[in-house]
Amino acid sequence: MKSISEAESILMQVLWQRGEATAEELREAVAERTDWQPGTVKALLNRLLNKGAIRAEREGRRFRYRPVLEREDYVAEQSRSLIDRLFDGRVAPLVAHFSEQKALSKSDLDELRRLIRELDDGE
Amino acid sequence: MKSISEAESILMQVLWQRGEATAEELREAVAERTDWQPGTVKALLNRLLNKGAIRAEREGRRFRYRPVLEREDYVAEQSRSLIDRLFDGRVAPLVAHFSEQKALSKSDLDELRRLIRELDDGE
DNA sequence: CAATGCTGATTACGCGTGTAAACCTAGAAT
DNA sequence: ATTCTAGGTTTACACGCGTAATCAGCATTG
Repeated sequence: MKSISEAESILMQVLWQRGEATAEELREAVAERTDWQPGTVKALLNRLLNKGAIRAEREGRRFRYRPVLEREDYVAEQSRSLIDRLFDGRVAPLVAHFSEQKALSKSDLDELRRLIRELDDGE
Repeated sequence: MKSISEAESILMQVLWQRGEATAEELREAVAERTDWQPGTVKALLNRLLNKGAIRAEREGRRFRYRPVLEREDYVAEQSRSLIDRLFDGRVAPLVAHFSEQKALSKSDLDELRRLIRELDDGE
């Protein structure tokens, strides 16, 4: 299960979001972000197939694609990688970074508070 | 100022850490992680020079390299990019992710608490 | 001064990526 | 059955990356 590329991950996002899609649906879904031609989407899908990240099942004359790689796993690997590379493996410095940058929204703060409270008493 | 690659960023880490270094010092500094030949390091340094991420000043027969790109900026861009790509631009879900993963260390938690308290009353 | 040897610059090379044109094939339409 | 066509598959190509061999300039030394 080789690592998936930037362009490929855009398609994965859509697949994770809606569970499944045809090539054309995918193309439409990313149309505003990318202007990919149909062939481009197909090629990317094939690479994802080869990497084992998705599977395809025939449906009449076309295919329906579904994720095999779990979003959770991908997210975990990407997050871990960034945190390790830039923040010495610890989460807090990243939050601190955003805090200094004043890039924490009100709802972010609310949720962080909630999370911490949860962790403090629960479990 | 094009984006810097994975291998290049390893050299940047060292430069940010010590402020400056020669090619050979860099090679030693990353020796255990990479086994790069001297030529490899030189080539990477040249790419960084072309990208404007570092500068070099002659020092006798060799060069001394310093970062031009600020670590802060790099970190900000990378973090922002990940958060946007995977967590819809918000920080809390990332922390939640690590929390679910039980990947928050004791000191992470302590610091998060401290950060939140700080934001709550201070400023 | 010529030979030797650092150190940086240039060139190379295979591989993944982004993007797409060209090609192929099983159904649909006639 | 023959042709048309909506998909999918193969091939292509330029570019960046990881890695390094090779080339070139200049300083040290015999």
